[in-house]
Amino acid sequence: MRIATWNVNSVRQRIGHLLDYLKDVAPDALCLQEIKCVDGQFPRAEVEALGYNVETHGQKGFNGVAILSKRPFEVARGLPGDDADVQSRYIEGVIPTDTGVVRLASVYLPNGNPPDSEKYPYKLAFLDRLIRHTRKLLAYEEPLVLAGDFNVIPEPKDAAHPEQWTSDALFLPQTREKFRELTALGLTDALRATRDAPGLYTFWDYQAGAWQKNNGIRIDHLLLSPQAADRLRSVEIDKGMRGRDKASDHTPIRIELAL
DNA sequence: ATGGCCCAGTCCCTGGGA
Repeated sequence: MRIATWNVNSVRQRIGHLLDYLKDVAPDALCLQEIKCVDGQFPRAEVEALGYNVETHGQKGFNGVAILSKRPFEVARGLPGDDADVQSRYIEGVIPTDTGVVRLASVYLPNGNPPDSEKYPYKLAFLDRLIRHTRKLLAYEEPLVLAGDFNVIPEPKDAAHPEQWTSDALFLPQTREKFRELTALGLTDALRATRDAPGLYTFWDYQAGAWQKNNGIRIDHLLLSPQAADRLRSVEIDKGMRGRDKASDHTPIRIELAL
């Protein structure tokens, strides 16, 4: 089973790239972040025409997440723990496989900058909620994949120039500590399970020629429960999408699971 | 050339992203 995640930075701007990706890579499931539209504005028909089921958790103008899957699936919208949270950053599906199910979440963690604003505590609180929810999901002891834009640079080798990120919400010690608290529940960072090399990135800023200089960071992750990690076969960063005209600033990353 | 972007929306500026 092939599972991918991609922060598309507006699905309406990126629909051509998205359809090409679905045709070329043919993931069984794709998590999207920053669709930047309400549910009714999602270009559903074009995606369904390629054989995908579409579940969205949209929001006007900002944020918004979705799961596309070849097989129909059950879905839940929103992360438990804060009924007052109006930001659409989490959607979870239970997708049938040949042997059982895989539980798949599309996650868009808050950026959190600037760190001296209310945005940073919101980011940390969101991580706390994700930790609490993940603890419950892990108790099911089933294949679980948390996929998305975590807005966390886990280690210095996950940035081309880590010194430029030391006071940034993506790389502050407290951010990295909470991310480790999440993975320490028993999740495997899929990419780091297969490779320990530096220079593996999923985001390059639009500004200052970051892409041309390969000034990137690794902030899009697939985190696996033990039952999923046992079935991990390979991980690929689909860098080609970032090199296209009118690209998202993120590129997709995907895994193969023997499920 | 030592700086360079892109998105949505009460829309020609602003807020947000990372």
